[in-house]
Amino acid sequence: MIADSRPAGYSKSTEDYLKAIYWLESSGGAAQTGDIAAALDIAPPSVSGMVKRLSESGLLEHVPYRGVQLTRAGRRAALRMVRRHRILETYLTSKLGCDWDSVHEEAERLEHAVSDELIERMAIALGNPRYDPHGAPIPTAEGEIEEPDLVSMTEVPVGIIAELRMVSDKDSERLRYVASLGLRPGVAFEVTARQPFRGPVTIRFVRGRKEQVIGHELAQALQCMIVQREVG
Amino acid sequence: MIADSRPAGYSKSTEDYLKAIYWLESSGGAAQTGDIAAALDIAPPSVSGMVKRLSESGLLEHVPYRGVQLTRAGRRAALRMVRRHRILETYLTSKLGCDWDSVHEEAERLEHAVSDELIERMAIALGNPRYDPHGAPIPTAEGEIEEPDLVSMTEVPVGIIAELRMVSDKDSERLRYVASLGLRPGVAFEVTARQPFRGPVTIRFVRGRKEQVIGHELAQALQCMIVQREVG
DNA sequence: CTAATAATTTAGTCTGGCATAAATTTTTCT
DNA sequence: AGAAAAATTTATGCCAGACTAAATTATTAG
Repeated sequence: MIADSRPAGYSKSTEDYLKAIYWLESSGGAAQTGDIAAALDIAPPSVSGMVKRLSESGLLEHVPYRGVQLTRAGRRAALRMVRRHRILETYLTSKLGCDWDSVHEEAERLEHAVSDELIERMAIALGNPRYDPHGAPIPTAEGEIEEPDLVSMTEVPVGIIAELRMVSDKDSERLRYVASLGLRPGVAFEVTARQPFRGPVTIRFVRGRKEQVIGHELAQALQCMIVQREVG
Repeated sequence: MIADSRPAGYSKSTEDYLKAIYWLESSGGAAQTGDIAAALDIAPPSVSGMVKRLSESGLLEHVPYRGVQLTRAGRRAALRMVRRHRILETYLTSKLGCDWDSVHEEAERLEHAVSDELIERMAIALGNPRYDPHGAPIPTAEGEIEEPDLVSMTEVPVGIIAELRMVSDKDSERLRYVASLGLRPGVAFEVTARQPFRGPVTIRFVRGRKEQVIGHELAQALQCMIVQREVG
């Protein structure tokens, strides 16, 4: 059986469903069949079938026509996958020199194959990192995850200094562009202008003082922490 | 489709079949259905079906009731898997501190998931090793493999100095025991006695001069290179 | 409040990869 | 050479996980 050849885990499909549902829950609320289908690029009827199996296994609760919610076991399994994914991404970038825009895909495959033991060895080799290369928090082995209180760059007021903290790892072209601007988690900047009507944001780097215009859509994907300090 | 989610490869099953057939060919001659079934712990009829699919994909030639032979493409794919497996084992032991008796299982899963690029990054990080931790030669990325000319410890004449070069990675208990004796690839010893009728072999380590009795079955699994030098 | 639209579920099918049981072919032994 | 034994293949069936088409339920608009 497939599941048996895998380390303390469920099938690849199951793990992908759990991760997607976790993600939908934590950023939207209800995870409906259609949302899951869109997230996994799978036809809705296939999702219905899988949802049935998963709720029979006690990983989620399903209210027909209403949506789905992870049980405690489902949440635990999902967070385990998130940890694996983020530890892998961190390891690949810092120990094997992979670019931050390429590690997502690789981690997406490895997260289903690596043993828990190896993940912990990687974590130790990295010094138990708390964030992955894109700034996303890494759940602990016990399943605790930090929920950082971030705002997107479009919401940072003019004149305020903020720090980039997190960029989604899912669009590697975006990541390449962001890196080319010199923006990475930890980089501080001041918002010097914001155009209305979903217009661009202008920032000035604290180090280097260089100015940069950033389109609204991109700015919205950049999660920042405000450094509570006004600038003259 | 499954294959599409995998890096430049075939399905996990296909890869396992190719590896097993490669192994049978290089150590026995013909690979018959039953041999493959035994090697993979699968029922013979299942092998018949898979062999059919594989020969339709041009990975092997099948003569009914006679056996199977890898085509050029099949051999290339098999050697790619052998390289992946052995690079992984080497990486896990030297960079992540895994024991040599535990890496086989882990590599067995990862070899199906890792991208070619990552394998090459690992190889570079390791300095393009030629042997894995068990002494097995690592094929090059181009598919060349060294065929070392080794004899099992039972065949080393008394009074001759030899060097352990290779131990199969498949039995982890055996590996643990071998390591506990201080035997690893590269360790030199002299055979001081050989009992007839499949009896034990006695060796004396060159470094340390300690003597050790080794049962016939174990000695047969230890592949050695004779160091052409008589000892007084 | 009913009709139209959208979302979801059911029904039925497909594929890969495995299994068992029965039929077939090859080998071996007398 | 002919019969028994061994190996292999064919015939069938199962399961997970995907699909399409059709039926059902919810939601929205007139």
